[in-house]
Amino acid sequence: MVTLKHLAEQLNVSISTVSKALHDSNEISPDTIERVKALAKFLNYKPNQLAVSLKNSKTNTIGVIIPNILNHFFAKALFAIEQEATKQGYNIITCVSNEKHSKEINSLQLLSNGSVDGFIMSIAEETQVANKVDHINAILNQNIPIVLFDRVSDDIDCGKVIIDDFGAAYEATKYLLSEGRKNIILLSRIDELSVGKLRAKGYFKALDDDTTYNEEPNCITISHDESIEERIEALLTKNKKIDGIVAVDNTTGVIALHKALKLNINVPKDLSIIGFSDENVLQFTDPKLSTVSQHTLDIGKASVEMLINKLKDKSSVQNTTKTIKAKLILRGTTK
Amino acid sequence: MVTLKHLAEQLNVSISTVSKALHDSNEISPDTIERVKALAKFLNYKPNQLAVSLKNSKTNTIGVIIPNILNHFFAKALFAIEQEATKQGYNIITCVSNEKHSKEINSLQLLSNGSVDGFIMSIAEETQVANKVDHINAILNQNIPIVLFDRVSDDIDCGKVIIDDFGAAYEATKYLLSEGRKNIILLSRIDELSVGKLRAKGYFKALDDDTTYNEEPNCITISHDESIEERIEALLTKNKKIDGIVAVDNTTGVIALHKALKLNINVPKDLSIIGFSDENVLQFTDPKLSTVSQHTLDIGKASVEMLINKLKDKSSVQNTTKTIKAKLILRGTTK
DNA sequence: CTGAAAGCGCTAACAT
DNA sequence: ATGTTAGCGCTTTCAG
Repeated sequence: MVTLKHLAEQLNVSISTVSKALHDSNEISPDTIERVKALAKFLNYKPNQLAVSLKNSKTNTIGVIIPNILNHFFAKALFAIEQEATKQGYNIITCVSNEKHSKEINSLQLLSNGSVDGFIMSIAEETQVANKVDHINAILNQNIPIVLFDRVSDDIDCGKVIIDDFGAAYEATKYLLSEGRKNIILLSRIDELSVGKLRAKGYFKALDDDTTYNEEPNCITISHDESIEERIEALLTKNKKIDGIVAVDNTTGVIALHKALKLNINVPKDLSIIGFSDENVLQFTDPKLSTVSQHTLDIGKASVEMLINKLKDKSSVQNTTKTIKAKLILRGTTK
Repeated sequence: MVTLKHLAEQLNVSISTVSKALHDSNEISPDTIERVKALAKFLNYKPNQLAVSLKNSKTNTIGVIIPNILNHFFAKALFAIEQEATKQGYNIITCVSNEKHSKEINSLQLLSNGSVDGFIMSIAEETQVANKVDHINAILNQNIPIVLFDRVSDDIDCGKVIIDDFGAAYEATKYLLSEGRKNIILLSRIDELSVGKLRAKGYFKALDDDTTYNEEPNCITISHDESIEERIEALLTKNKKIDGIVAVDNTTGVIALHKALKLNINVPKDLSIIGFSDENVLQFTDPKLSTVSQHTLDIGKASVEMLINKLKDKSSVQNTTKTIKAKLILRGTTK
């Protein structure tokens, strides 16, 4: 590895002269600057980032901790985070918590020792269910900024980027009501997550606000050890009155669609479905699933922006919560 | 941030004593070791990784460069890489090339300056199509190890982890032949990638080896600016004789299945489909897609193992190519 | 058993 | 305009 020392020796100048020359310092003569730069280029000199970081107490690296990279939402968020971070001259170190509280603690510990300037994270399911957030607050107390996205907690005082989960589910439900649906169920595999709870609330509120709607709200929650497919197939087989589905997680909407098609239910004539899957590979179905688009790219981008803002001016930047507007995208499974 | 210096001052010993004590050096008295450790724990001391890395010229970090994280195969590989790396005490820094040659060069440059000990990567489409691999060889010449997985190049001399693409496609095609299929087409959106070429070869060879097969091989390649869905729908509509499909990329198999169902083609009675999609969310279809499983987790794991081996003993470890066996998983779209 | 000192590669305040 | 020096936090050799 080529170092400043090498260059200095070759050129018979001091290390600091080389350093200054490479930074275009006006303390150095144009002539020297040129010579230094020429040699640096020739030898393909690149400053050792470790040394720079150590010296400056700044790594230009963001730690990203996501619960599950096989979940398309998080993969997409990571994509956006990586893209925006790169654009702003930051690297990312990625850790996957795998929804485990302990892994989240480890990652946070591991990276908070000078490896990163701050964190962008979405909290693990275990963490959220138990609402054990001491480990996160400990990092904040060390004055390392964190931005939470999507899955957040009221017990953590930091920057947050979320979507309007309540409003999005409210709008989705209202849309089905406006189609004249009389038997709208909610499907959720994320009952225990903050976003799941909020979306359920939106659904309840929408039904509640509609004075002409007579049915009881029907909230189908599916646990992790259940077969989603069997459960949904049974549901649609038994309860023929269902004419609207609001699926508030990643996959149940698509599965419901597949099962409806299999059971020869006419979608969207006799059954409307709205999912939360975002536009992705899942949508090679025919008809295509209508969804609430979560603007995942915007979420990632906004998270990076918020964190970098904080990094640039730690003291004065207030902790804010940014809400990214979700949007109903009507495709083939709604009228 | 708590440093060795802090601990030393508090305890009225030297910095080196503290350092040695924390490493259980037998130069230090048990008593001192205990006192040091107690205080370290109390103050939640964590060694600054940057300083350790700088000192040791070793970062315990692996740079991972993947072409596209929204591709489920790469997301899964990344998952496995992260998991195995963590297990072995390594962090990963992730960059996404987005299939761009220039971005790949940037990432490599950026991280090769002391930030990582080595790389695991799958090369970008642009890089592979043009076979411009100088940037990668430049890194290897700096004595920074690289392990390539899935998409590799003969012009790069380094560790490689691949699947037996030729054999896998050969077996898949042979299976359809054994079902008695008489009109088997190949579907590919990755015609220009090394893996795509090998899989196509396997398909050709299998047909060629079967003396009773009379049709010409029919290799449908779909370019990036085409609508895959329209193309496949048109294909299945026009050519009713097709009774077998080998889809050698991530998505065309699933799309073919959807279109076949839409067109009321009986799968697998009148048409068999084998994809390369790996078991994933795509398979909420009914029937489920039969696929060639690429053992993606094994690929990721093997890549990490190979790289760490090389890191541990740079000089003596030979560059090998490890082939992970692919496996035909028969589900619902084959007889 | 403990400590002083050098050095990883870099930056920057402070000479000259 | 250039050089000297100190120091970021750590490890490690060498002296005591």
